[in-house]
Amino acid sequence: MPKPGPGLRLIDVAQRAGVSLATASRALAGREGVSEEVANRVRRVSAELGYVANPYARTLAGGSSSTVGLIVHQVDDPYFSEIAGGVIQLAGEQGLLVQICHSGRDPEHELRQIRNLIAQRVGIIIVAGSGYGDPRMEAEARTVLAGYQHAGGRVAVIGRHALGADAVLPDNEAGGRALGTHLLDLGHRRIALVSGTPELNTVIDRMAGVAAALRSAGLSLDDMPVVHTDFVREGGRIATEKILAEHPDVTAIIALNDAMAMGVLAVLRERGIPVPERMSVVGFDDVSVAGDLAPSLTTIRLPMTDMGRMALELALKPTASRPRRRATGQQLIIRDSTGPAPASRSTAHGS
Amino acid sequence: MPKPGPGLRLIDVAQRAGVSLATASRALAGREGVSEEVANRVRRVSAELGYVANPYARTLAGGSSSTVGLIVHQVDDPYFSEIAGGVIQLAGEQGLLVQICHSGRDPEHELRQIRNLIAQRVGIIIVAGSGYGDPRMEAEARTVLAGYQHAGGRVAVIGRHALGADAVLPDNEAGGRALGTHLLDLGHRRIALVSGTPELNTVIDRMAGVAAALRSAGLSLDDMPVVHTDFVREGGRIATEKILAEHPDVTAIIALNDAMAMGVLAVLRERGIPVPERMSVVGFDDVSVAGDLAPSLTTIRLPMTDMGRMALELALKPTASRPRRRATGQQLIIRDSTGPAPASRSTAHGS
DNA sequence: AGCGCTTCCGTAAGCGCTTGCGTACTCTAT
DNA sequence: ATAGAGTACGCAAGCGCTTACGGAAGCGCT
Repeated sequence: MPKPGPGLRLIDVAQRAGVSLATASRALAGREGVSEEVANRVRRVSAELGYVANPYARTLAGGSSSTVGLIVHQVDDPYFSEIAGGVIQLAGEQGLLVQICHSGRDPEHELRQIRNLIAQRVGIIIVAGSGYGDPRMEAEARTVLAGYQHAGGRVAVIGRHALGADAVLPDNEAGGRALGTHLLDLGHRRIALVSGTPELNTVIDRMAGVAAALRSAGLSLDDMPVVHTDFVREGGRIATEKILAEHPDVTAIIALNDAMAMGVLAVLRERGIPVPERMSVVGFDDVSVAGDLAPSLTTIRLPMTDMGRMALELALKPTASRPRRRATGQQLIIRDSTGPAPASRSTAHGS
Repeated sequence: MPKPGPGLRLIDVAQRAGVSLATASRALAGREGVSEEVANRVRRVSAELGYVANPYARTLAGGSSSTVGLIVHQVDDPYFSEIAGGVIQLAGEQGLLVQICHSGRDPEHELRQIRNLIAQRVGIIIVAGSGYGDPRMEAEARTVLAGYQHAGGRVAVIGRHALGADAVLPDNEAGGRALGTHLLDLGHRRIALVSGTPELNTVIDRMAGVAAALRSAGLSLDDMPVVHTDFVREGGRIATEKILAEHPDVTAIIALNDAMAMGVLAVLRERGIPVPERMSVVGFDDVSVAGDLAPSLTTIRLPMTDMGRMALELALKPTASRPRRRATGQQLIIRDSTGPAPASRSTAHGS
């Protein structure tokens, strides 16, 4: 295994500074019991020599590990890559290392990754991505994480509650409501919902927001076509084909994330259905390409990068007596994929 | 710091299997000097107990570290996130952990990250992303990595040569040539190049390909407008505005990566310039959204995910006597952003 | 001067693992 | 049988660090 360039050890620093190993360790760790003078000398020598502690030795000996484990569904999903970007950014500033694992949207695999991270003795675990419906899995994850936290580990989650940890919560419901309201304001009355699997909390929350908006307009989600498929681009495609086939009267489609919206737009384009003239489409997340799609996508902006930073910030603070929650806010970004409902046979007449 | 749930140590496994610590270690490491029978027993017990070695202890004791350090310019750039996805995927299969750092396209910062990774004693370092023009930095990086490899570290790079390590090389030149040829075949003769900073090797190589294509048609890159800006979306915007202002006769734009192409398309859309009727646009990389843009983008497909996997594969093999190189291949993906050159005043008449 | 107290620092015991070396045993060749 | 070689395993020495613990000063107090 690689040794550091000069093979520099703490004891070298100690000797050079004329102190014992223990004193050097204390000085660099900033612990008390060392006079300012000596501490400064050690720090100076350490810096001169370019000493970097061996994290393996340090952690093994009981110092806490300075690496943070980040679990995402999939890094090459823009939603997660932006979150990861935020985490890595802040971690870099703090001199922490980030270990990334995929959960692949599989609760069992996610649990395995969490266990793995714990076994690897990372000091902080950040779990990004929606929770799952399966209560057994969630409970199990909760237990494992509780044990970890009890042993001194810090954890923060993004976009899921009920894990007994500090959480960054995107405002899914408000976003859903904003989306629904926007379409209603444009006169749409037959609105289809392209949804991910109802196993995901995120999906539930966003749907709830949409439902609330419909309710305030005297409508109900129960009367609208709702298609549950995979929470990814391909799911959006499949759902759209189904909607087109079974509900020709629909004038707007709400996709519960941008990835699905991209699938929706793709099918619409292939079929030559003009957006937004014949069909309005909205997404959710505002991934960075949303503005470059064909047509540019009306969606809910979530500050993904900040969410990553916030999560790590939370984890960096000492544990609170009870889990903290941080809402992220959201913002409706209106672009070209939405427009007034086309004049149609039944209810709507435009606003 | 967090202790593992059951605080399970190798010695527990050893006792349970009725062997010594040393034997257990050897059995699990698959080293010889242990009978098949005993080895199997140890492995079985270990699995039953759910034992996971403490990587800190393991590494400290001289076993090589099982974490791989991955340096990318920026994870929330689709090019890199897809590469990272590949690395993480394979790493997961191999039971390795991946640490990601940003270099932020800054050679100095990249060097710092490399040093950091080495100090952290990762066993493998993968550097993704183009090399830089600055020979001093490259030499320095080369030296540092050489020392690391000499000490037993493994390194693989993606998309850069001259770092004295195994390399995965996207076929930038062939891709550039394919792009150029494609546009020439469509009858374009006034072709602008939207390029990243010439500091990046990737930029140089892709340009060389384009130049070669032009040469075979009796043209020269020297006669074409070439704008060097940042190798990102915004750079594409800036370059396009400049080209539009200064070279109104251009009928096609080659952006040297998809991110820039997105910026190009954005400006064209804002100006109401129809693509491909009045202006053809091509990109490079084929990031996953390329097909969903407005219009869908003709580009060169690079197998980013595979490139990530390949890099890790190379690093996993024992060192070769001299650096290996693996070409990735490339493929021209023709979509809607390119079309025949519009009839114009001077040279071209369509094919 | 002698007592306790605090402050500063060194000694040494591990953290959990790998690995060189030595020992006990088995097998083949003489 | 018996040396020699080979195989299977245990012992114990670290890897570089943190952190009890204890000793040696220095302080104010009676």
